Amino acid sequence: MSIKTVSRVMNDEGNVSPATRDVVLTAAQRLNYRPNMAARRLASRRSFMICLLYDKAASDYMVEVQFGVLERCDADHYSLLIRPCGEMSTRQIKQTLEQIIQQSNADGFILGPPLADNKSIINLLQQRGVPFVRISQAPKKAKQPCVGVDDTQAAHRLVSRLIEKGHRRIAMIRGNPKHGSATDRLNGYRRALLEHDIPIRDEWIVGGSYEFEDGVAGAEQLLALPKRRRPTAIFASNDHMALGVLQYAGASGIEVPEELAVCGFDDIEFARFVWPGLTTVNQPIRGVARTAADLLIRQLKGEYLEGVSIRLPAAVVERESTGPLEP
Amino acid sequence: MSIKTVSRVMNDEGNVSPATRDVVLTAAQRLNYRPNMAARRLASRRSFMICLLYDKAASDYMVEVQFGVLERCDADHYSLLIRPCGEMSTRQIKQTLEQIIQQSNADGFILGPPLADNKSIINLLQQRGVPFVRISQAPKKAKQPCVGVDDTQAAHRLVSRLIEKGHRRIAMIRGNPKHGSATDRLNGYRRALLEHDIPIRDEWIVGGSYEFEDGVAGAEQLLALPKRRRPTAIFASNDHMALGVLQYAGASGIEVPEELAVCGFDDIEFARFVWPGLTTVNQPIRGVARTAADLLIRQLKGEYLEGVSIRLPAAVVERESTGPLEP
DNA sequence: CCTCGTCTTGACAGCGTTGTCATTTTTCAC
DNA sequence: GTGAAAAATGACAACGCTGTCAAGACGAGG
Repeated sequence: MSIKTVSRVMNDEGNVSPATRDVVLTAAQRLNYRPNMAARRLASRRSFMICLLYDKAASDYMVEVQFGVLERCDADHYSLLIRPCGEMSTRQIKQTLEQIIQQSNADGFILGPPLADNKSIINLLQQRGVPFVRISQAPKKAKQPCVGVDDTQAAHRLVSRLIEKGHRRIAMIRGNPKHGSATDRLNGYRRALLEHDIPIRDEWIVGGSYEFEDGVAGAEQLLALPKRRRPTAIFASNDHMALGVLQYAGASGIEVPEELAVCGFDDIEFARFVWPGLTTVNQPIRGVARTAADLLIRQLKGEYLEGVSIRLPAAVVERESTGPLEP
Repeated sequence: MSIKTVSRVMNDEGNVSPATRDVVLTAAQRLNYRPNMAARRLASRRSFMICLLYDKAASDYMVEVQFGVLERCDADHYSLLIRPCGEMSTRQIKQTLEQIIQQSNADGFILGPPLADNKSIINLLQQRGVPFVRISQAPKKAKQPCVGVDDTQAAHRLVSRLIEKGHRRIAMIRGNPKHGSATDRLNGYRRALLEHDIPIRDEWIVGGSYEFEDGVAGAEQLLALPKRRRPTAIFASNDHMALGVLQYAGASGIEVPEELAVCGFDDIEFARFVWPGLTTVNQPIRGVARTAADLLIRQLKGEYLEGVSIRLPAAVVERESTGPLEP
């Protein structure tokens, strides 16, 4: 029994007779043998490591992404390297990337939002010939595989729901323009209003960057409008901002949902922990992440996936912040 | 210039003349040379990887831990492997551990709560001779290095503060008994009451396991007490449960803080996002994690750290849920 | 029974470092 | 200067696997 034959069995390489295969497998079992990763990496010039690169994005979100990616990695015995780049400039990130490619020798990358839309980083990886998959709402920004959620559709549904409930003065707090999702959600809002012949008013669209404080500020600005132009519903581009709106409302004695309906996006854990519970959009984050990992691993196995773009549907979750649950 | 000399320079091994060192360093710079990790791992029989093992603990908490550990890892070019064990039995965890030790060959482990208090896991690592550091409030459970926060002291301060504000009927919702922290926080509560000669009443101590829903249930139970025995303040063992209390209060029209003061523990992100803002205890999680990584890396470098136990202080953060901020 | 093609197995040379130990160079006291 | 100790450098064999290519086994067809 040569070493090479064992190697073939361990790697499912084929061209091994079933009998030999069995012998090797049982022997491996008995001896509790596990191939040494370091040697394997050195010899095969692959690292069996995937690097998850992300910003300082909301922690709940990233934990879910980590879970999803890990699930898929485990199935193929890949290890996961995490690399948050919260406080780095694009320049620094590129440097870090170079290091990871050369040193740790990651076989592939998964880019979380908003890095997934960063041209400069995409180019670097492309030049180096390292496979990667993007988690983003903006598949068009590059021809590499991309996985995301259909934010536009989800926002459209959410706002339509508000309209169904009788709201006509619906305001929106926009997300961080660096994230593709911010634009998508705005588009969904616009489309819903257009479809129902409700004019889109600039004063009902305020800026924000996905932070809690933006929600507070946005609510303050919107609710300061003269009574007849004051919105009866606010759609915040994410839950953090929606919670900001709720806090402002609570602090200024505005009743939610009686005087003001509020909804967010993301369905973070705390959306159901506040009172009133926050109506929002639940994204299948773990599924997105698992899919991203799947695409990457398939690429690493040689599949050709250029231009592949998968979008998973998101679901509106209605809670108390938009009124009684049975309309 | 022999390969070995370069190796010595790259590893700061000493016994290299400053001149040679400079030559090597500049050449490395010019050629953009980076040592190949796989080869290094194979030859040195070390992996330069640290594995962070944790439960499904609150995501904010773990993200902070990850950040802290990574900060320290980066400084010494260690890679971080993450391994959430949320849905695994102890048996499965042990199996996974074996695999990580043998296969990925992690040099050391950091155990997050509550795994850090799991005798069975500790024993396994000890037997295998793998260095590890525990992040836990219960240093006594093993002689391996341990880093944590002084929960008892923090809870004591928090409850004392309630007493100073005039509360006498202070209830507590306990945490998950699997976590050492639950006991510590209870002890802090007890001590504070004892010191102020306030009797400890069993009906004011209700069970819980750190979940939001436990807070809701606990509040319901406590607030159902006859008026004269009903608590005027509730100390929930963590913020999730405290938010549950807030929700129950909100839903049943009980004014916080006027009728009921509420406080939690952990200072999660949303503690300041709810209205009224939640009074709680801020733990230096990132610092704890950094320290844990530091102890581990020092151990890997050969330092002897048996029995070392470090506890960082936590700070009470007062917000609106316990009354006006200026007493 | 031989030949050819296919399937299976094995020999051997890397992969790019580190550890060990031998060798060379430098330092310093006398 | 000289000799001995200390410091600096280098040669070479691992480390445990994979890739390549050659050799052996086996079947089918003539």
